[in-house]
Amino acid sequence: MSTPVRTAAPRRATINDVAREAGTGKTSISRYLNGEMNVLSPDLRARIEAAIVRLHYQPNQMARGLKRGRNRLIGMLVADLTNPYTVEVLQGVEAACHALGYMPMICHAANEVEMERRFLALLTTYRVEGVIVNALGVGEDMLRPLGNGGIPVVLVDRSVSGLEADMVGLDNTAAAQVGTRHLLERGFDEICFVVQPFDNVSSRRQRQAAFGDVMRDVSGAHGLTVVLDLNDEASVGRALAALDHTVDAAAAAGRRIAWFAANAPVALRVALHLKARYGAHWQERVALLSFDDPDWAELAGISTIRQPTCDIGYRAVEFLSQRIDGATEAARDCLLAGELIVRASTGR
Amino acid sequence: MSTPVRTAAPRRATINDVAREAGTGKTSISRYLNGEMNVLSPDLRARIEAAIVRLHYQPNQMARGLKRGRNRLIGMLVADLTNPYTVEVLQGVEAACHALGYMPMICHAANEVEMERRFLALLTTYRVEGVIVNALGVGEDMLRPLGNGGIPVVLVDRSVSGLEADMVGLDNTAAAQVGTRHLLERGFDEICFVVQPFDNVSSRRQRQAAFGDVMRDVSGAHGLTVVLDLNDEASVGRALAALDHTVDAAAAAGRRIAWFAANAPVALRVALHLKARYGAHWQERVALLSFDDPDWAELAGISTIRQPTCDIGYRAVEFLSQRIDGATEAARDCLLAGELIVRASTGR
DNA sequence: CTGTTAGCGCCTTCAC
DNA sequence: GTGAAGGCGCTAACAG
Repeated sequence: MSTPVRTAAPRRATINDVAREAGTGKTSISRYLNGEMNVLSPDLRARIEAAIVRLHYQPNQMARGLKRGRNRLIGMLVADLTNPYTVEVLQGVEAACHALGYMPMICHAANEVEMERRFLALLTTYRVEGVIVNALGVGEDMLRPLGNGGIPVVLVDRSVSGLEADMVGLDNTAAAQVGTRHLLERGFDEICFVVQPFDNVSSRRQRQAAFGDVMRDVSGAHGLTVVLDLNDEASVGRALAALDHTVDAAAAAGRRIAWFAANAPVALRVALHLKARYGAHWQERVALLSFDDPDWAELAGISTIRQPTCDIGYRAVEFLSQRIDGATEAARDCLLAGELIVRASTGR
Repeated sequence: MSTPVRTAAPRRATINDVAREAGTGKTSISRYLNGEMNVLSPDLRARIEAAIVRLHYQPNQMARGLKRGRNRLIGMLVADLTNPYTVEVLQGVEAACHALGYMPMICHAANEVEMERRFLALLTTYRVEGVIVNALGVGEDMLRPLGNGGIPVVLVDRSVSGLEADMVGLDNTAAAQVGTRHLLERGFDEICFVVQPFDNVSSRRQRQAAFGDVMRDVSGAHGLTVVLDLNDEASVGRALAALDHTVDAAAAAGRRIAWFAANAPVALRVALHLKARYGAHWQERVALLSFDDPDWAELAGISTIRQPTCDIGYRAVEFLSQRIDGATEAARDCLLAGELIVRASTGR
């Protein structure tokens, strides 16, 4: 038993239809929709209710938004949905939106700066009430127009130089310290920090800096930072060659080396390389630790630093909501603590 | 050097402002916005251009949509963004939307049927022009209102009984046959098909049926289907116990058994269990093959059946677009071919 | 080529 | 308590 996709009358009922059906004016319908029940006689109220049901009426958010100047839409610009971190943050965002009555418009830029620009313009065009940004290439210049247009911005995971906006993310410095010290305690005095280009991404910068600081403070310890751009195969090749060299050198000295990946995509990339080069037992050559805690980390037995992703998303929406409601205090930074999860790769 | 998030005048320029600034009427502005350049004198056109830049004018999509009855918004309802399959389909959807000038509103129901219902209502409320659905619990009853309201629906990965709508997804039967035969060829005559509850999900049903059919046709082969509900730990426990039993029995007979996971989340769950039970070398006990091809499959060396996810998303939008443009032909099913990727788990 | 006039569906004074 | 009238920002006939 199947029925056609669309039937006769695609025209949806409007507030006028309901008013006529209920034998009243549209004002009362509007009042009903906005919950001003105390200003409606029980009788009228019942008639309206019935009319709405009979006509399958659903108010048009767009028209509503046009009139009152707010449409309950917020934009969520993310650089990479492929990164589990992003999806987890999203869950927090969605939960908070649900709780606060917002609808998130999720924009996935797929690591392309041009896309980010396009989406930001698009969001403005749809008059979202606020925007949460976890992007790659957006700078102060792209975000300022929003601010000037009265659209508040909350940054996730990374700040944007020159822009004073609320930010929520991991306490990168503390987390990188914990991770680095963990490796040192496990007896690794030679550690490679593997990170994507970090000049324009504050979180990567902070992680790298904290790693470097800890290593510098420990005598006999030797820290190396290797930059790897996942969007540039040539760069990846060079970085992996440099990394391979560290493995060989360590092996020659009869030691195992530790690599510290600045996020999950990097960890996956280097792990795949190690597996291709050394086979299934690559972990005997390299001890891998990674920021983020993707689901495959447990399967692969890789130690990680888990971020409070869900909280991050939730807090971002809360901040945004406050700004939308007119909060005018100075920009806030909300840094949440990470959690070191020790597995076989660096464990025992 | 940092500056405050919001400055004085949050009021955005409207078409009227631009008209005044350019010394003309709003009609001309509207024409300019809609690209009717051939109907504008070069002079007027230049003035408008200048005014728009000077005022940082950006047309309001909402108002525009309200007037012309279409807002270029399409809804994308997905059950689980945690599943890499979903994200990949999304990429196709986004690409197609970009190409066709639509903006997808992504709704993530996080495997909760109640959420799916809510989002569907919300999308209607925002008057999206069409909806792409890859959900769990939505049935004909939840989708029909959209159709009646003139909002076309395209299904992804699974059909909905009683609803005649375009559908695009994997050719499950062929893919399951290929996978099953691959295992048989590798010498496994005992295979467990592990799948989430499939009564209400057509794709799972088809995969299971094709598996069963192939196994039945081969004498000496023994196929078992184990149902595992990832949202119900008790169910998972029972399923894993049953699965463990197959491993033990096979081991007692000096054989290795094969498990065939109906999707990536299932594969991950059972792999984690195997690792916990048998240690890092669990693959010596069980040969795992899985639908979907998550990025960790390569790392873990697990054979998979990769779906043409990106195409699926792209086609879904194309179908939807045609319906939005008024196509009225009978509902179409678009079944795309999968690709078997042999790795160590079942390889050589 | 250009401007004037109605609304799209809804909310919001302001009277009754 | 209730309704009529005006307008949010924009488009789409009509006239000129």
